[in-house]
Amino acid sequence: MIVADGRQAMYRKVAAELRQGIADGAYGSGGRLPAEAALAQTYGVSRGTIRQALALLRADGLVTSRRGTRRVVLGTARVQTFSETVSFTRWARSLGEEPGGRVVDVVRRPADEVEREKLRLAEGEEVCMVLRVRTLSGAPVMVERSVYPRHIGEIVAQLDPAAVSHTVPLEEQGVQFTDVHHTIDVTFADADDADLLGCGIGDALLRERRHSTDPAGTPVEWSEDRYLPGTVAFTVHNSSATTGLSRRTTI
Amino acid sequence: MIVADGRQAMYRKVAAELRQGIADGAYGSGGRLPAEAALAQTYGVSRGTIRQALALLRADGLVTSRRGTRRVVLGTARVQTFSETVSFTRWARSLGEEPGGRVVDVVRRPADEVEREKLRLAEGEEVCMVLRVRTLSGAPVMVERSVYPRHIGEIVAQLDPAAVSHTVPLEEQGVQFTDVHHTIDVTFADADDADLLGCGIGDALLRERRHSTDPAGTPVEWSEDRYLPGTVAFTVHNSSATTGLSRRTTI
DNA sequence: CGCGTCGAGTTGTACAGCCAACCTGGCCAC
DNA sequence: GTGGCCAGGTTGGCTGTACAACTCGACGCG
Repeated sequence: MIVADGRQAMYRKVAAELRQGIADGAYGSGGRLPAEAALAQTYGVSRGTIRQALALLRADGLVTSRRGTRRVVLGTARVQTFSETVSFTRWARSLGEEPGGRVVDVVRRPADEVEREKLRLAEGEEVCMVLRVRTLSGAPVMVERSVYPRHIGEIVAQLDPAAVSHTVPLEEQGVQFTDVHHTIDVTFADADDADLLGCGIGDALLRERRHSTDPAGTPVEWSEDRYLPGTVAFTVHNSSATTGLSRRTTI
Repeated sequence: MIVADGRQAMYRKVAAELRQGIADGAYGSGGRLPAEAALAQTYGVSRGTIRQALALLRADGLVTSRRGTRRVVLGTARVQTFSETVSFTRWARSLGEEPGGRVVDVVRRPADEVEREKLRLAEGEEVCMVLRVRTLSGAPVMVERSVYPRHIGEIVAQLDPAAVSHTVPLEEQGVQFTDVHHTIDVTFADADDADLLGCGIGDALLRERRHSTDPAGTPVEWSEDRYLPGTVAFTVHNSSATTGLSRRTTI
Protein backbone atom coordinates (compact mmCIF):
# COMPACT_ATOMS: atom_id res chain seq x y z
CA MET A 1 0.00 0.00 0.00
CA ILE A 2 1.31 3.43 -0.94
CA VAL A 3 0.38 6.55 0.93
CA ALA A 4 -0.58 9.70 -0.93
CA ASP A 5 1.64 12.61 0.02
CA GLY A 6 0.12 14.98 -2.49
CA ARG A 7 3.46 15.87 -4.00
CA GLN A 8 3.45 13.20 -6.65
CA ALA A 9 0.55 11.56 -8.41
CA MET A 10 -0.33 8.11 -7.11
CA TYR A 11 0.06 6.50 -10.48
CA ARG A 12 3.60 7.79 -10.75
CA LYS A 13 4.48 6.35 -7.38
CA VAL A 14 2.94 3.04 -8.31
CA ALA A 15 4.91 3.12 -11.56
CA ALA A 16 8.11 3.80 -9.65
CA GLU A 17 7.44 0.84 -7.35
CA LEU A 18 6.73 -1.45 -10.26
CA ARG A 19 9.84 -0.21 -12.05
CA GLN A 20 11.87 -1.02 -8.98
CA GLY A 21 10.29 -4.44 -8.72
CA ILE A 22 11.18 -5.16 -12.32
CA ALA A 23 14.73 -3.93 -11.82
CA ASP A 24 15.05 -6.18 -8.77
CA GLY A 25 13.95 -9.10 -10.87
CA ALA A 26 10.87 -9.72 -8.73
CA TYR A 27 9.00 -10.90 -11.79
CA GLY A 28 11.89 -12.27 -13.82
CA SER A 29 12.79 -11.32 -17.36
CA GLY A 30 10.16 -12.68 -19.65
CA GLY A 31 8.05 -13.24 -16.55
CA ARG A 32 4.56 -12.02 -15.96
CA LEU A 33 3.22 -9.15 -13.98
CA PRO A 34 0.27 -9.69 -11.64
CA ALA A 35 -3.13 -8.86 -13.10
CA GLU A 36 -4.27 -5.26 -12.98
CA ALA A 37 -6.98 -6.15 -10.49
CA ALA A 38 -4.44 -7.81 -8.20
CA LEU A 39 -2.09 -4.83 -8.41
CA ALA A 40 -4.98 -2.50 -7.66
CA GLN A 41 -5.67 -4.43 -4.50
CA THR A 42 -2.08 -4.68 -3.29
CA TYR A 43 -1.45 -0.97 -3.88
CA GLY A 44 -4.86 0.03 -2.59
CA VAL A 45 -5.85 2.04 -5.66
CA SER A 46 -8.35 1.62 -8.43
CA ARG A 47 -7.71 -0.29 -11.61
CA GLY A 48 -7.69 2.92 -13.60
CA THR A 49 -4.77 4.24 -11.60
CA ILE A 50 -2.90 0.99 -12.11
CA ARG A 51 -3.49 1.27 -15.81
CA GLN A 52 -2.03 4.77 -15.84
CA ALA A 53 1.06 3.48 -14.07
CA LEU A 54 1.42 0.57 -16.46
CA ALA A 55 1.06 2.93 -19.43
CA LEU A 56 4.23 4.66 -18.22
CA LEU A 57 6.12 1.39 -18.02
CA ARG A 58 4.87 0.39 -21.40
CA ALA A 59 6.04 3.67 -22.90
CA ASP A 60 9.49 2.89 -21.52
CA GLY A 61 9.47 -0.51 -23.13
CA LEU A 62 9.61 -2.34 -19.83
CA VAL A 63 6.48 -4.42 -20.34
CA THR A 64 4.26 -5.55 -23.18
CA SER A 65 0.52 -5.59 -23.01
CA ARG A 66 -2.15 -7.27 -25.03
CA ARG A 67 -5.68 -8.28 -24.47
CA GLY A 68 -6.41 -11.59 -22.88
CA THR A 69 -3.19 -12.31 -21.06
CA ARG A 70 -1.08 -10.84 -18.34
CA ARG A 71 1.64 -8.34 -19.09
CA VAL A 72 5.08 -9.70 -19.86
CA VAL A 73 8.28 -8.13 -18.56
CA LEU A 74 10.46 -7.16 -21.54
CA GLY A 75 13.64 -6.01 -19.84
CA THR A 76 15.13 -4.47 -16.79
CA ALA A 77 14.51 -0.86 -15.93
CA ARG A 78 16.49 1.91 -17.48
CA VAL A 79 17.31 4.45 -14.84
CA GLN A 80 17.20 7.46 -17.07
CA THR A 81 14.31 9.83 -16.76
CA PHE A 82 13.21 12.20 -19.43
CA SER A 83 15.09 15.15 -18.01
CA GLU A 84 18.35 13.24 -18.20
CA THR A 85 17.85 12.81 -21.90
CA VAL A 86 17.78 16.56 -22.31
CA SER A 87 20.44 17.52 -19.83
CA PHE A 88 23.89 16.30 -20.78
CA THR A 89 25.02 16.91 -17.22
CA ARG A 90 22.42 14.78 -15.50
CA TRP A 91 22.74 12.09 -18.09
CA ALA A 92 26.50 11.87 -17.59
CA ARG A 93 26.18 11.82 -13.81
CA SER A 94 23.64 9.01 -13.96
CA LEU A 95 26.31 6.95 -15.70
CA GLY A 96 28.97 7.70 -13.13
CA GLU A 97 30.89 9.86 -15.56
CA GLU A 98 32.05 13.30 -14.54
CA PRO A 99 30.62 15.86 -16.96
CA GLY A 100 32.52 19.03 -17.70
CA GLY A 101 32.98 21.63 -20.37
CA ARG A 102 33.62 25.23 -21.09
CA VAL A 103 31.88 28.05 -22.84
CA VAL A 104 33.85 28.96 -25.93
CA ASP A 105 31.76 31.79 -27.19
CA VAL A 106 28.61 33.76 -26.47
CA VAL A 107 27.20 35.86 -29.28
CA ARG A 108 24.21 38.15 -29.45
CA ARG A 109 23.00 38.80 -32.95
CA PRO A 110 19.86 39.10 -35.07
CA ALA A 111 18.18 35.77 -35.73
CA ASP A 112 18.75 34.27 -39.15
CA GLU A 113 15.89 32.79 -41.11
CA VAL A 114 16.09 29.27 -39.68
CA GLU A 115 16.32 30.58 -36.15
CA ARG A 116 13.35 32.85 -36.64
CA GLU A 117 11.26 29.94 -37.78
CA LYS A 118 12.43 27.56 -35.05
CA LEU A 119 12.11 30.06 -32.23
CA ARG A 120 9.06 31.75 -33.76
CA LEU A 121 10.63 35.20 -33.78
CA ALA A 122 9.88 38.27 -35.85
CA GLU A 123 12.37 39.74 -38.28
CA GLY A 124 15.11 41.70 -36.56
CA GLU A 125 14.70 40.06 -33.16
CA GLU A 126 17.91 39.04 -31.48
CA VAL A 127 19.03 35.64 -30.30
CA CYS A 128 21.81 34.51 -28.00
CA MET A 129 24.10 31.78 -29.28
CA VAL A 130 26.25 29.81 -26.87
CA LEU A 131 29.06 27.62 -28.16
CA ARG A 132 30.32 25.03 -25.69
CA VAL A 133 32.64 22.05 -25.58
CA ARG A 134 31.47 19.29 -23.30
CA THR A 135 33.61 16.61 -21.76
CA LEU A 136 33.21 13.24 -20.10
CA SER A 137 35.85 12.62 -17.46
CA GLY A 138 38.03 15.24 -19.02
CA ALA A 139 37.90 14.10 -22.63
CA PRO A 140 36.01 16.33 -25.09
CA VAL A 141 33.13 14.45 -26.66
CA MET A 142 30.71 17.04 -27.94
CA VAL A 143 30.38 20.52 -29.37
CA GLU A 144 27.10 22.25 -28.57
CA ARG A 145 25.72 25.26 -30.38
CA SER A 146 22.59 26.45 -28.58
CA VAL A 147 20.45 29.33 -29.72
CA TYR A 148 18.08 30.98 -27.25
CA PRO A 149 15.51 33.74 -27.62
CA ARG A 150 16.62 36.92 -25.96
CA HIS A 151 14.92 36.70 -22.59
CA ILE A 152 16.37 33.25 -21.98
CA GLY A 153 19.71 34.19 -23.45
CA GLU A 154 20.02 36.89 -20.79
CA ILE A 155 19.82 34.24 -18.09
CA VAL A 156 22.34 32.00 -19.81
CA ALA A 157 24.78 34.83 -20.45
CA GLN A 158 24.85 35.72 -16.79
CA LEU A 159 25.72 32.20 -15.67
CA ASP A 160 29.14 31.38 -14.31
CA PRO A 161 31.22 30.48 -17.39
CA ALA A 162 32.52 27.51 -15.42
CA ALA A 163 29.00 26.22 -14.71
CA VAL A 164 28.75 22.61 -15.73
CA SER A 165 25.03 22.66 -16.37
CA HIS A 166 22.93 25.33 -17.99
CA THR A 167 19.72 23.33 -17.85
CA VAL A 168 19.56 23.16 -14.06
CA PRO A 169 19.87 26.91 -13.43
CA LEU A 170 17.43 27.59 -16.25
CA GLU A 171 14.90 25.29 -14.65
CA GLU A 172 15.45 27.04 -11.36
CA GLN A 173 14.57 30.27 -13.16
CA GLY A 174 11.33 28.67 -14.23
CA VAL A 175 12.29 27.72 -17.78
CA GLN A 176 10.86 24.31 -18.57
CA PHE A 177 11.78 22.03 -21.45
CA THR A 178 8.69 19.86 -21.72
CA ASP A 179 8.44 19.09 -25.40
CA VAL A 180 11.60 18.26 -27.27
CA HIS A 181 11.97 17.30 -30.89
CA HIS A 182 15.24 15.64 -31.85
CA THR A 183 16.71 15.05 -35.28
CA ILE A 184 19.65 12.68 -35.42
CA ASP A 185 22.01 12.21 -38.36
CA VAL A 186 25.65 12.35 -39.42
CA THR A 187 27.59 15.45 -40.31
CA PHE A 188 31.23 16.35 -40.79
CA ALA A 189 33.57 18.41 -38.66
CA ASP A 190 34.30 21.99 -39.65
CA ALA A 191 37.44 23.79 -38.56
CA ASP A 192 35.94 24.81 -35.21
CA ASP A 193 34.72 21.30 -34.46
CA ALA A 194 38.09 19.82 -35.33
CA ASP A 195 39.87 22.29 -33.13
CA LEU A 196 37.58 21.83 -30.15
CA LEU A 197 37.21 18.07 -30.34
CA GLY A 198 40.73 17.29 -31.46
CA CYS A 199 39.66 15.51 -34.59
CA GLY A 200 40.38 16.21 -38.23
CA ILE A 201 38.45 18.56 -40.48
CA GLY A 202 35.90 16.54 -42.40
CA ASP A 203 35.76 13.73 -39.85
CA ALA A 204 32.28 12.30 -39.31
CA LEU A 205 30.32 13.34 -36.22
CA LEU A 206 27.01 12.18 -34.81
CA ARG A 207 24.70 15.17 -34.92
CA GLU A 208 21.65 15.81 -32.76
CA ARG A 209 19.55 18.85 -33.49
CA ARG A 210 17.15 19.71 -30.73
CA HIS A 211 14.11 21.93 -30.66
CA SER A 212 12.57 22.50 -27.23
CA THR A 213 9.37 24.20 -26.18
CA ASP A 214 7.95 25.07 -22.79
CA PRO A 215 4.55 23.94 -21.47
CA ALA A 216 2.84 26.85 -23.21
CA GLY A 217 4.27 25.76 -26.55
CA THR A 218 6.74 28.63 -26.78
CA PRO A 219 10.11 27.67 -28.25
CA VAL A 220 12.90 28.03 -25.70
CA GLU A 221 15.94 26.46 -27.36
CA TRP A 222 17.26 25.44 -30.74
CA SER A 223 20.48 23.53 -30.49
CA GLU A 224 22.88 21.53 -32.59
CA ASP A 225 25.14 19.04 -30.81
CA ARG A 226 27.98 17.20 -32.52
CA TYR A 227 29.37 14.09 -30.85
CA LEU A 228 32.59 12.27 -31.56
CA PRO A 229 31.82 8.81 -32.92
CA GLY A 230 31.98 6.07 -30.34
CA THR A 231 31.17 8.25 -27.39
CA VAL A 232 27.40 8.09 -27.31
CA ALA A 233 24.52 6.27 -28.89
CA PHE A 234 20.90 7.31 -28.83
CA THR A 235 18.39 4.72 -27.84
CA VAL A 236 14.72 4.92 -28.64
CA HIS A 237 11.90 2.62 -27.77
CA ASN A 238 8.55 2.49 -29.40
CA SER A 239 5.49 0.38 -28.85
CA SER A 240 2.51 0.41 -31.14
CA ALA A 241 1.23 3.54 -29.46
CA THR A 242 3.80 5.14 -27.21
CA THR A 243 7.54 5.47 -27.12
CA GLY A 244 10.47 6.63 -25.04
CA LEU A 245 13.90 8.05 -25.67
CA SER A 246 17.09 7.71 -23.75
CA ARG A 247 20.77 8.20 -24.39
CA ARG A 248 23.55 5.89 -23.38
CA THR A 249 27.27 5.85 -23.50
CA THR A 250 29.26 3.48 -25.64
CA ILE A 251 32.64 4.13 -24.07
CA MET B 1 -20.07 12.89 -34.67
CA ILE B 2 -18.21 9.71 -35.51
CA VAL B 3 -19.92 6.37 -35.92
CA ALA B 4 -18.46 3.27 -34.33
CA ASP B 5 -17.77 0.59 -36.90
CA GLY B 6 -16.17 -1.78 -34.45
CA ARG B 7 -13.05 -2.16 -36.52
CA GLN B 8 -11.11 0.64 -34.92
CA ALA B 9 -11.34 2.04 -31.42
CA MET B 10 -13.29 5.26 -31.12
CA TYR B 11 -10.41 7.14 -29.56
CA ARG B 12 -8.19 6.30 -32.50
CA LYS B 13 -10.75 7.60 -34.93
CA VAL B 14 -11.16 10.76 -32.92
CA ALA B 15 -7.38 11.14 -32.86
CA ALA B 16 -7.25 10.74 -36.63
CA GLU B 17 -9.90 13.43 -37.08
CA LEU B 18 -8.08 15.81 -34.78
CA ARG B 19 -4.81 15.08 -36.55
CA GLN B 20 -6.44 15.93 -39.82
CA GLY B 21 -7.88 19.10 -38.38
CA ILE B 22 -4.47 20.16 -37.18
CA ALA B 23 -2.90 19.35 -40.54
CA ASP B 24 -5.58 21.40 -42.26
CA GLY B 25 -4.73 24.29 -40.02
CA ALA B 26 -8.20 24.38 -38.51
CA TYR B 27 -6.73 25.52 -35.20
CA GLY B 28 -3.69 27.37 -36.49
CA SER B 29 -0.09 26.77 -35.45
CA GLY B 30 0.31 27.94 -31.92
CA GLY B 31 -3.46 28.06 -31.72
CA ARG B 32 -5.64 26.37 -29.18
CA LEU B 33 -7.68 23.22 -29.30
CA PRO B 34 -11.26 23.25 -28.01
CA ALA B 35 -11.68 22.10 -24.44
CA GLU B 36 -11.96 18.39 -23.76
CA ALA B 37 -15.59 18.78 -22.74
CA ALA B 38 -16.38 20.58 -25.99
CA LEU B 39 -14.63 17.93 -28.06
CA ALA B 40 -16.51 15.23 -26.16
CA GLN B 41 -19.77 16.84 -27.13
CA THR B 42 -18.94 17.44 -30.78
CA TYR B 43 -17.68 13.88 -31.25
CA GLY B 44 -20.41 12.37 -29.12
CA VAL B 45 -18.11 10.48 -26.78
CA SER B 46 -17.10 10.81 -23.16
CA ARG B 47 -14.29 12.97 -21.92
CA GLY B 48 -12.23 9.89 -21.10
CA THR B 49 -12.25 8.83 -24.72
CA ILE B 50 -11.23 12.31 -25.82
CA ARG B 51 -8.36 12.18 -23.38
CA GLN B 52 -7.18 8.90 -24.85
CA ALA B 53 -7.23 10.45 -28.29
CA LEU B 54 -5.35 13.52 -27.13
CA ALA B 55 -2.75 11.33 -25.45
CA LEU B 56 -1.91 9.95 -28.89
CA LEU B 57 -1.50 13.41 -30.35
CA ARG B 58 0.60 14.47 -27.43
CA ALA B 59 2.86 11.46 -27.85
CA ASP B 60 3.39 12.55 -31.44
CA GLY B 61 4.35 16.02 -30.34
CA LEU B 62 1.42 17.64 -32.08
CA VAL B 63 -0.03 19.37 -29.01
CA THR B 64 1.09 20.38 -25.56
CA SER B 65 -1.02 19.95 -22.50
CA ARG B 66 -0.89 21.39 -19.06
CA ARG B 67 -3.31 21.94 -16.29
CA GLY B 68 -5.42 25.05 -16.29
CA THR B 69 -5.38 26.02 -19.93
CA ARG B 70 -6.41 24.66 -23.26
CA ARG B 71 -4.07 22.57 -25.34
CA VAL B 72 -1.78 24.38 -27.73
CA VAL B 73 -1.03 23.14 -31.22
CA LEU B 74 2.73 22.65 -31.56
CA GLY B 75 3.09 21.77 -35.20
CA THR B 76 1.45 20.26 -38.20
CA ALA B 77 0.76 16.58 -38.41
CA ARG B 78 3.42 14.10 -39.36
CA VAL B 79 1.85 11.52 -41.60
CA GLN B 80 4.02 8.65 -40.51
CA THR B 81 2.50 5.99 -38.33
CA PHE B 82 4.47 3.70 -36.13
CA SER B 83 4.55 0.89 -38.64
CA GLU B 84 6.19 3.15 -41.18
CA THR B 85 9.01 3.78 -38.79
CA VAL B 86 9.76 0.08 -38.72
CA SER B 87 9.18 -0.75 -42.34
CA PHE B 88 11.63 0.90 -44.70
CA THR B 89 9.29 0.18 -47.56
CA ARG B 90 6.25 1.90 -46.13
CA TRP B 91 8.31 4.77 -44.87
CA ALA B 92 9.81 5.36 -48.30
CA ARG B 93 6.43 5.17 -50.01
CA SER B 94 4.93 7.67 -47.62
CA LEU B 95 7.56 10.11 -48.83
CA GLY B 96 6.83 9.52 -52.47
CA GLU B 97 10.14 7.75 -52.97
CA GLU B 98 10.25 4.40 -54.70
CA PRO B 99 11.84 1.85 -52.37
CA GLY B 100 13.80 -1.03 -53.78
CA GLY B 101 16.60 -3.39 -52.95
CA ARG B 102 17.94 -6.86 -53.35
CA VAL B 103 18.84 -9.73 -51.11
CA VAL B 104 22.60 -10.20 -51.22
CA ASP B 105 22.93 -13.17 -48.95
CA VAL B 106 20.89 -15.54 -46.79
CA VAL B 107 22.78 -17.59 -44.25
CA ARG B 108 21.62 -20.20 -41.77
CA ARG B 109 24.05 -20.74 -38.94
CA PRO B 110 24.26 -21.25 -35.17
CA ALA B 111 23.57 -18.09 -33.22
CA ASP B 112 26.57 -16.33 -31.77
CA GLU B 113 26.60 -15.06 -28.24
CA VAL B 114 25.10 -11.64 -28.93
CA GLU B 115 22.38 -13.14 -31.09
CA ARG B 116 21.51 -15.72 -28.44
CA GLU B 117 21.04 -12.98 -25.91
CA LYS B 118 19.08 -10.66 -28.18
CA LEU B 119 16.80 -13.36 -29.55
CA ARG B 120 16.72 -15.29 -26.27
CA LEU B 121 17.93 -18.53 -27.80
CA ALA B 122 19.64 -21.53 -26.27
CA GLU B 123 23.16 -22.55 -27.20
CA GLY B 124 23.35 -24.29 -30.54
CA GLU B 125 20.07 -22.92 -31.88
CA GLU B 126 20.20 -21.65 -35.43
CA VAL B 127 19.39 -18.24 -36.78
CA CYS B 128 18.76 -16.95 -40.26
CA MET B 129 20.72 -13.90 -41.36
CA VAL B 130 19.57 -11.85 -44.34
CA LEU B 131 21.86 -9.27 -45.90
CA ARG B 132 20.13 -6.73 -48.09
CA VAL B 133 20.90 -3.52 -49.93
CA ARG B 134 18.06 -1.05 -49.98
CA THR B 135 17.54 1.74 -52.43
CA LEU B 136 15.55 4.92 -52.76
CA SER B 137 14.61 5.69 -56.34
CA GLY B 138 17.37 3.42 -57.52
CA ALA B 139 20.23 4.78 -55.45
CA PRO B 140 21.58 2.50 -52.71
CA VAL B 141 21.20 4.14 -49.32
CA MET B 142 21.33 1.38 -46.75
CA VAL B 143 22.76 -2.03 -45.93
CA GLU B 144 20.58 -4.15 -43.68
CA ARG B 145 21.75 -7.20 -41.75
CA SER B 146 18.73 -8.83 -40.13
CA VAL B 147 18.92 -11.85 -37.88
CA TYR B 148 15.79 -13.91 -37.28
CA PRO B 149 15.08 -16.92 -35.10
CA ARG B 150 14.60 -20.07 -37.12
CA HIS B 151 10.85 -20.26 -37.47
CA ILE B 152 10.70 -16.69 -38.77
CA GLY B 153 13.78 -17.14 -40.88
CA GLU B 154 11.99 -19.95 -42.71
CA ILE B 155 9.30 -17.54 -43.81
CA VAL B 156 11.80 -14.91 -44.88
CA ALA B 157 13.94 -17.37 -46.79
CA GLN B 158 10.96 -18.49 -48.86
CA LEU B 159 10.06 -14.97 -49.95
CA ASP B 160 10.58 -13.84 -53.48
CA PRO B 161 14.18 -12.51 -53.59
CA ALA B 162 12.84 -9.55 -55.54
CA ALA B 163 10.26 -8.74 -52.87
CA VAL B 164 10.59 -5.12 -51.87
CA SER B 165 9.21 -5.56 -48.40
CA HIS B 166 9.80 -8.34 -45.92
CA THR B 167 7.80 -6.72 -43.17
CA VAL B 168 4.49 -6.81 -45.01
CA PRO B 169 4.54 -10.55 -45.84
CA LEU B 170 5.74 -11.32 -42.34
CA GLU B 171 2.82 -9.43 -40.89
CA GLU B 172 0.52 -11.31 -43.22
CA GLN B 173 1.94 -14.50 -41.74
CA GLY B 174 0.98 -13.21 -38.31
CA VAL B 175 4.39 -11.97 -37.20
CA GLN B 176 3.90 -8.69 -35.36
CA PHE B 177 6.56 -6.13 -34.46
CA THR B 178 4.95 -4.34 -31.57
CA ASP B 179 7.86 -3.35 -29.37
CA VAL B 180 10.99 -2.05 -31.00
CA HIS B 181 14.13 -0.81 -29.34
CA HIS B 182 16.46 1.27 -31.49
CA THR B 183 20.08 2.23 -30.90
CA ILE B 184 21.46 4.93 -33.17
CA ASP B 185 25.12 5.83 -33.58
CA VAL B 186 27.92 6.17 -36.12
CA THR B 187 30.03 3.36 -37.49
CA PHE B 188 32.43 2.92 -40.40
CA ALA B 189 32.05 1.01 -43.62
CA ASP B 190 33.68 -2.38 -43.92
CA ALA B 191 34.57 -3.91 -47.27
CA ASP B 192 31.06 -5.29 -47.82
CA ASP B 193 29.41 -1.98 -46.96
CA ALA B 194 31.74 -0.09 -49.28
CA ASP B 195 31.07 -2.49 -52.10
CA LEU B 196 27.30 -2.47 -51.69
CA LEU B 197 26.86 1.24 -51.05
CA GLY B 198 29.54 2.47 -53.40
CA CYS B 199 31.44 4.32 -50.73
CA GLY B 200 34.99 3.94 -49.47
CA ILE B 201 36.14 1.52 -46.80
CA GLY B 202 36.22 3.36 -43.50
CA ASP B 203 33.68 5.97 -44.54
CA ALA B 204 31.26 6.97 -41.80
CA LEU B 205 27.75 5.53 -41.83
CA LEU B 206 24.71 6.21 -39.68
CA ARG B 207 23.94 3.00 -37.87
CA GLU B 208 20.59 1.88 -36.46
CA ARG B 209 20.46 -1.32 -34.48
CA ARG B 210 16.98 -2.63 -33.95
CA HIS B 211 15.58 -5.19 -31.57
CA SER B 212 11.95 -6.13 -32.09
CA THR B 213 9.59 -8.26 -30.05
CA ASP B 214 6.07 -9.51 -30.69
CA PRO B 215 3.06 -8.88 -28.44
CA ALA B 216 3.99 -11.87 -26.28
CA GLY B 217 7.42 -10.38 -25.64
CA THR B 218 9.22 -12.93 -27.81
CA PRO B 219 12.13 -11.49 -29.81
CA VAL B 220 11.46 -11.67 -33.53
CA GLU B 221 14.25 -9.67 -35.14
CA TRP B 222 17.69 -8.28 -34.41
CA SER B 223 18.93 -6.05 -37.15
CA GLU B 224 21.73 -3.67 -37.96
CA ASP B 225 21.12 -1.06 -40.64
CA ARG B 226 23.83 1.21 -42.04
CA TYR B 227 22.78 4.33 -43.90
CA LEU B 228 24.85 6.54 -46.16
CA PRO B 229 25.23 9.97 -44.55
CA GLY B 230 22.83 12.55 -45.88
CA THR B 231 20.15 10.08 -46.90
CA VAL B 232 18.11 9.82 -43.73
CA ALA B 233 17.76 11.41 -40.33
CA PHE B 234 15.95 9.97 -37.37
CA THR B 235 13.52 12.19 -35.61
CA VAL B 236 12.32 11.63 -32.09
CA HIS B 237 9.86 13.54 -30.04
CA ASN B 238 9.45 13.38 -26.33
CA SER B 239 7.17 15.07 -23.91
CA SER B 240 7.58 14.85 -20.18
CA ALA B 241 5.88 11.50 -20.17
CA THR B 242 5.42 10.07 -23.61
CA THR B 243 7.32 10.18 -26.88
CA GLY B 244 7.18 9.24 -30.52
CA LEU B 245 9.67 8.21 -33.16
CA SER B 246 9.69 8.80 -36.84
CA ARG B 247 12.19 8.76 -39.63
CA ARG B 248 12.52 11.28 -42.35
CA THR B 249 14.53 11.78 -45.45
CA THR B 250 17.10 14.50 -45.86
CA ILE B 251 17.59 14.15 -49.58
C1' DC C 1 -0.81 53.03 -13.62
C1' DG C 2 0.50 48.92 -11.14
C1' DC C 3 -0.78 45.38 -8.24
C1' DG C 4 -3.24 41.75 -5.97
C1' DT C 5 -7.63 39.20 -5.69
C1' DC C 6 -11.13 36.62 -7.38
C1' DG C 7 -13.71 33.53 -10.20
C1' DA C 8 -14.73 31.09 -14.38
C1' DG C 9 -12.71 27.83 -17.28
C1' DT C 10 -9.70 23.90 -18.11
C1' DT C 11 -6.84 19.91 -17.48
C1' DG C 12 -5.01 16.34 -14.09
C1' DT C 13 -6.02 12.58 -10.96
C1' DA C 14 -8.80 9.09 -9.08
C1' DC C 15 -12.75 6.14 -8.45
C1' DA C 16 -16.42 2.73 -9.88
C1' DG C 17 -18.56 -0.02 -13.16
C1' DC C 18 -19.71 -2.47 -17.47
C1' DC C 19 -18.99 -5.09 -21.50
C1' DA C 20 -16.17 -6.79 -25.46
C1' DA C 21 -12.23 -9.07 -27.22
C1' DC C 22 -8.95 -12.17 -26.50
C1' DC C 23 -5.71 -15.85 -24.48
C1' DT C 24 -4.86 -20.02 -22.08
C1' DG C 25 -5.43 -24.39 -20.34
C1' DG C 26 -8.23 -28.18 -19.50
C1' DC C 27 -11.66 -31.25 -21.00
C1' DC C 28 -14.00 -34.05 -24.19
C1' DA C 29 -15.09 -36.39 -28.47
C1' DC C 30 -13.25 -38.72 -32.07
C1' DG D 1 -2.97 -38.69 -29.98
C1' DT D 2 -5.30 -34.91 -31.98
C1' DG D 3 -8.28 -31.54 -32.66
C1' DG D 4 -12.12 -28.68 -31.25
C1' DC D 5 -14.78 -26.56 -27.64
C1' DC D 6 -15.63 -24.24 -23.50
C1' DA D 7 -14.96 -21.63 -19.24
C1' DG D 8 -12.35 -18.69 -16.60
C1' DG D 9 -9.08 -15.10 -16.41
C1' DT D 10 -7.23 -10.80 -18.28
C1' DT D 11 -6.69 -6.57 -20.76
C1' DG D 12 -8.93 -3.03 -23.98
C1' DG D 13 -12.46 0.37 -24.46
C1' DC D 14 -15.92 3.47 -22.86
C1' DT D 15 -18.91 5.92 -19.69
C1' DG D 16 -19.91 8.82 -15.70
C1' DT D 17 -18.67 11.26 -11.60
C1' DA D 18 -16.08 14.06 -8.44
C1' DC D 19 -12.63 16.94 -6.88
C1' DA D 20 -7.89 19.09 -7.08
C1' DA D 21 -4.66 22.05 -9.28
C1' DC D 22 -3.79 25.39 -12.24
C1' DT D 23 -4.25 29.46 -15.82
C1' DC D 24 -5.74 33.69 -17.12
C1' DG D 25 -8.43 37.53 -17.70
C1' DA D 26 -11.44 40.89 -15.30
C1' DC D 27 -11.96 43.71 -11.69
C1' DG D 28 -11.11 46.75 -8.03
C1' DC D 29 -7.98 48.93 -4.90
C1' DG D 30 -4.24 51.75 -3.73
